[in-house]
This record gives sequence, C-alpha cells and structure tokens, in this order.
Amino acid sequence: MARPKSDDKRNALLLAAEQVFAERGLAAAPTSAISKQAGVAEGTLFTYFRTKDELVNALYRSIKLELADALMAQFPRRGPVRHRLEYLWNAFVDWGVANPQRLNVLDQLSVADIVTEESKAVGYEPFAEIEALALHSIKTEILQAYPCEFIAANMKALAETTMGFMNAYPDEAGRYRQIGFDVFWNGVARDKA
Amino acid sequence: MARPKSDDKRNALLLAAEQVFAERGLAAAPTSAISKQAGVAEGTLFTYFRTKDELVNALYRSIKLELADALMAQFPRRGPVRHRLEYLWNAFVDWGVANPQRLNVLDQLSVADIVTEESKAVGYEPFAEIEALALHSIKTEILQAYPCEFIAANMKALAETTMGFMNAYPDEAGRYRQIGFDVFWNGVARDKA
Amino acid sequence: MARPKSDDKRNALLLAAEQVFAERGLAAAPTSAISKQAGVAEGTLFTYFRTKDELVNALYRSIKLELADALMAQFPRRGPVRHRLEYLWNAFVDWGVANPQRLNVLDQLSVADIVTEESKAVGYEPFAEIEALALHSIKTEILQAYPCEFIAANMKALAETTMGFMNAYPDEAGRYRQIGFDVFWNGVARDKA
Amino acid sequence: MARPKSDDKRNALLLAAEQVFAERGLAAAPTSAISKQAGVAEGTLFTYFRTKDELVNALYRSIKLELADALMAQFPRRGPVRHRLEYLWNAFVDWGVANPQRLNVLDQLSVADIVTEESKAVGYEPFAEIEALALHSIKTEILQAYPCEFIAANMKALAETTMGFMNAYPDEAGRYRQIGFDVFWNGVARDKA
DNA sequence: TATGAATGAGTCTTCATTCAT
DNA sequence: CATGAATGAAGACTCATTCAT
Repeated sequence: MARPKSDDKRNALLLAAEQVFAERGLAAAPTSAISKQAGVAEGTLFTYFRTKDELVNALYRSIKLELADALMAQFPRRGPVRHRLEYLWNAFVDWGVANPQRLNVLDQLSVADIVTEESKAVGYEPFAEIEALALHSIKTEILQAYPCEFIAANMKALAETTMGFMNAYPDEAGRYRQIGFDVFWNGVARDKA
Repeated sequence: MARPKSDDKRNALLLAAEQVFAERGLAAAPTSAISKQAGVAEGTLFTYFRTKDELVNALYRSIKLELADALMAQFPRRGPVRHRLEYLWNAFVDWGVANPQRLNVLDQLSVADIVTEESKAVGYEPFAEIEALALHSIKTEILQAYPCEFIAANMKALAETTMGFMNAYPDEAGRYRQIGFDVFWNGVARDKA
Repeated sequence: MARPKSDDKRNALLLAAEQVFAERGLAAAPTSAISKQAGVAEGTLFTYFRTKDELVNALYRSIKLELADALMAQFPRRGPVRHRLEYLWNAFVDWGVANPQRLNVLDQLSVADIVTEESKAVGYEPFAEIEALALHSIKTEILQAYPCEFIAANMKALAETTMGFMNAYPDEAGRYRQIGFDVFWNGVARDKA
Repeated sequence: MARPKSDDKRNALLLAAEQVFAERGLAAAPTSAISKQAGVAEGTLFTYFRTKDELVNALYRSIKLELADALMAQFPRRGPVRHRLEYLWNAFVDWGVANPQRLNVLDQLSVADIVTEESKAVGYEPFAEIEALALHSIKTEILQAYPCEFIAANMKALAETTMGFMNAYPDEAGRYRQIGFDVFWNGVARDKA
C-alpha cells in the first residue's frame, strides 16, 4: 500500500496512543483522545490506520521492533558466552527502565486479545533471530540441555520481573539488575559462576 | 426475609464473569454477557454487585483466595526446604494448568487498573503468610541473600512461564514442571542440587 | 375497596413520598426511596398503592384536602366580607408558611402531568365549596363583577406569590402577609379600603 | 472546518425538546424522543449539548430570552405609567396565549431543580432591566410603596392566571386580558383608575 | 400481609467509524 | 488529504413492578 503523506503523523499517532494507553489504560482509551493527543483531527487517525485494532497492532509491533533494536544494535558477536548473555540482559532491562511507559503498554498489549496472533508472531520474529544468534552459538557449550525457547522465555520473564523491582526501587536499580542476571545465569548454566 | 440472596447465584455470576473475561477479554466484556452466561436477568447482576468494578474486584479476590488455598491447604510445615518449595511450585503450576482460564483472567486483572490497591492488598494477604512461612524459614539457610519478595516474584514469573510450556506441550508437561523448578532452584539456592 | 390493614402505613407512605419529593424532586424520586423513608419494604408500597402514579395522585388529593381543612375548619360564617376573605387569606398563607415542604410538593404536582384531571377535579372540590360559600355570599355586595372563579384563581395566585416572599424573608413575613392581602382586596373590591 | 455546527440543528433540538416536554412532561422525556423529534440521530444531540441537563438549561434561557424580547422590543420608553404597564401586561399575556406550549414548559422548568441558579440568574437579567426601567420610573409616582420585586411577582402571577382563563375561554380572551390588568392595576396603584 | 430479590425495558451517554465540506 | 459533525449501536446502570418465601 502506498504510504499516506506524512510519516511524522503516523508516528505521532503511535506515540500518542502509547501515552494515552499508559495514562488511561487500554480499555478506556477512545480514539478521539489519541488523535487529540497527536494533534490531528479525529478522522485523520483513520487515514493512517483503518481501524483502532490496526493501530493497536501497529503499536505493538513498533514497540517490539524498537526493543529488538535496543537489544541487537550493539550486540557483541564474539566473546565469552556469559558476557554476551549479560549484554542482552542489560540491554533489555535498561530499555525497560528507560521507557517505563512503553514497557507498561507492552504489558497491557501482551495480554489484550486485540493483538492478533499474527502480530505476536511478527513481534517475536526479531527475538527469534536474537535467540538463534545468541543461544544457538551457546547451547552446546555450558548451558543446561533445555529447549532453547524455554531458556529464552525464562530470561524474558526474569528480566521483566527485575525491571519491576528496578522501577520500584530506583536507588537499588543497579543491584537488582545484577542479582536478576545472577538468578537467570545460575538457573540455566551448567556450572555456577 | 423474602427470598434470600443466593450464594449460588453470586458464585454463578463470578464464574460467568471469569468465563466471559477469558473468552472476550476484560475490556470487551459487557455485563449483559455475564448475566446471560450466569443465567440471570441483566438487572440481577447489580443486586449482587453494585457496579461492574465491584464484580471485577470480587472476582480478583476470589481467584486469589482459591489459589492461596490450593497452595496452602496441604503445605508441609516441616521437612527439607527444597521439598517444601517444590511442593509450592507444583501446587501452583498444577493449579494453573488445571485452571488455565482462571489463570488467564488473573493475569488480565493484575494489570487492569479497575482492580483497586485495596483488593490487591487483600489478595496478597494469604501469600504473605506463605512467604513468611516458606521464605523466612529459609533465607538464612541455603538461599541466596536476595530480598524475600524478589525471590517470590521470580518464582511466580518462572512458574507462569513454565505453565505456558506445559499447556503448549501437554505431552511433556511433567518434564517442564521439573526443569522449570530446577531453573528456579538453581537460580536462587546457594548450592546446586 | 377494602382498606389494607394499616392506615398508619398508608399515611407513612404518603408522608414519606412528600419528603422524598421535596428533597429530590418529583422526577428523581424512586419508589424504593419512598418505601425506605417510610420504613417498609419496597413491595409493601404496592399493596397500598397499585402504581406509583396512584400514590402521586393520592398524595395530591391528600394535600389538597388538608389545605381545604386548614381554610374551612374555623371559617367565620358571618361578619364583614373583608374580614372573612382576610381570614381565608391568612389561613391559606399561614398554612403554606407552616408547611413549606408540602407547599413545594403541591407546586411540583400541580404542573406534573402524572396528576390526572380527575384528581385535579377532586382536589378542587372543597375549594369550590369554599368559594361558593365565601364568594357567593359576597359577590353582589362589594366585589367587582368578575367571574367567581377568576377572583378565586387570582386570590390563589397572589397568595402563593406572597407565601414565596414570606418564606424568602421570614423577618418580614407579617408585612408581606398584609400587603399581599391588600393587593388582592384592592384588586377585586369595588372600593378601596 | 469540516461541517460547521449548524444553528438550525441546535434550534431544532431546542424546539423539539420544548415540544416533547410539553407533551410528555419534563420528567418522562427521553433524549431519544427529543432527537427523533428534531430529526437527528440520538448521538447528535450530544454534540450540541454535552448533557441532557445542559439542553434543559439552554432551553430555559432561550425561552426566557424570547419572552424578554417580546416584552421589550417595542416597549414605550415614554408616556403615562398606566399605559406602559398595560403594554407590558398585554405583551406578556399575548405571548403566553400565542405560545401556550412554551409557557407551559417554562412553568415546568421554573420548578425543576435541573435548572441551575446560574441559569435562573441569566434568565432573569433582561427582566431586571424591565423592572428597572418600568418600575423604578414608577415607584415614587403612583404605585404603592411595595418592594419592586413583589409588584413584579404579583404581576407575573396575575398574568399567568389570566392567560389560563384566556386559553380556557377564547371567546372572552379580550375581556379577561382587560379585567386581569384591572385587578393588577387596582391592586398596586395608589388610586383607582 | 410483609418482604426484598428478580426482572428487563428504558435511560443517558460514549465512541469507532463515515462522509460532507 | 485533513477536518470534525453525524451516526447509531452498544454499555452500564436504574427502577417500577412482580412474585416466591
């Protein structure tokens, strides 16, 4: 499809949606509030996204993509396994702490049934790539013989938990980031560090 | 009393709410669908719960209570720490797999802002007892010197991840239950098993 | 129709209706509020009045009847015309000031279309009698040659206006009662007093 | 602007509200009936008036304004007091007889507690001007030494009574208009005409 | 007869979406 | 393409009335 005139407007709408969802909750967020926050007319939203659901799904993908980029942009392709995993961990956790609103919305979207399976698949794609890249090069070496996706899922779960504590106790954010990773590493590595 | 308010009907409404929330999502669940599913008139819902929010909060508390009971009813007060933690793990995970719908709704409610802080506090109460009982007796012995709530939160996160895999791969449910616990235990225990 | 058991309850309901209408306005007065105020169950109201409309009409008649009684109980059958009219005036106005709530409700009911024409006729009956008694014995003497009901209607209108001022400025209630009557008398009498 | 808000539609809604209130009573007038009568969709009403209350208040003000205009447009600024008062009387009474529905609704609104004090104040404004103009120039001359507002209130009360008779007996409307004014004038003037 | 839970039509209002300007 | 008024299908909640107890 030919893109509508302004990418700026599209981005403004996505950003506005994120803000409104974070403030009022996904359920109670009318499109009118989103377009207002974005500084465009109510009808304009629908020239960029055919329906509200489409906007929500686009937002989900956009956040997922940005997150994937945060993880991969500087990912070290070489070096000790522990270092590389810790790099991923820190990149993930730092992103979440730097973008609490975005993380919050991502949480909401992840349980909302508006997000289609297709979007979830698309959103997962870059992570599959990351995992493939990171874990595959690693598995045989020193991690437990668990399914690759299981390890990744656990990492994600522990990282999100850790973010929660980092946000709740900013003074000890550094410590939580560290012990969070320790829990993960000790949980899945064959030998303790 | 003319016709006393029936506990059956109240429970039917809670159950119906759970089903409808699971099917259509918390956001898109009209009270009319709930009363219909419960087999009562639309108005009847409001003689048992003054508002929709009140119903949602009651449901949250009810699920939390049931879950607490599933964990605590047979909880072994003595014995090796590992055993007792594994008991909790299995009880939680088995409950979640046996009640996927209920767990799903609990997840939705946990991020919904309809659930009040008070409800969250009430819902947390029985778990505080678990934590006190389980973790306090443990901390000094063989677990890492992490904040008690951090360990609990990690346990919950890993357990929910594990449940996801148990549901996705029923044939290997037993194995996932086991390795899930291993990840947790190795992550937080001072010495590997 | 055979009267239900308790006249007390019937009166309690009428009184309660009056209070609730005065407080919340005729429009926003649910029957449940009335029965609660009367100290009976919601259903009980409907054993004394088949419908809400019937209750409203009964209340209208009851107030009208009480008012008529206030006017006629001690009405002087003899004496100078001016005195007797002034007696009526004072009785009316004093009743309204003593029962502002009842007067307020009467005003609401008078414009509400729930009150049937029949009720209005019935409510007017005693006043017709009063007028007949008072004015007929008077007309030919010293009042203007206006239709009897026109004079009565003017008297009522002026009296209600006067009551408004008496309620608004209680310190000058006596004065308003007096000048109100003067306006009426000078308006309809053939010669100024 | 896309489609500007149309004054026609706004007026249609006010007129429709007036008709529906007159027919069914203020209490039993759903907004759906109003929008239907106005020939617009149910939702449209709420783009012109945020709430039903706002519509009601706007209607009150609009009627009051129209009435004020009917009285003042041609009001004679000079001439004998009696003439000028009679002009006002006739203008008021003629307006009421020509717009019985509007007058009826005004009466309903005047006792309804939906109409705010602010609206009442605004609605009274033009009449204050009338009073100032008419009565102030008069008080010292030939009227009784009554409070200005008391005279005005009596005038209104008598006028509405008169209108009732004019409507009830159209054949004698002219006569009632005359004798109504006579009652008023004789009631408040220092000397009989 | 008294009670109050049960009923469901009806109320005001919101909101995603369309379309005239 | 941008605008925002128009639309009408829901949605949460109320309430007069019924009826099981």
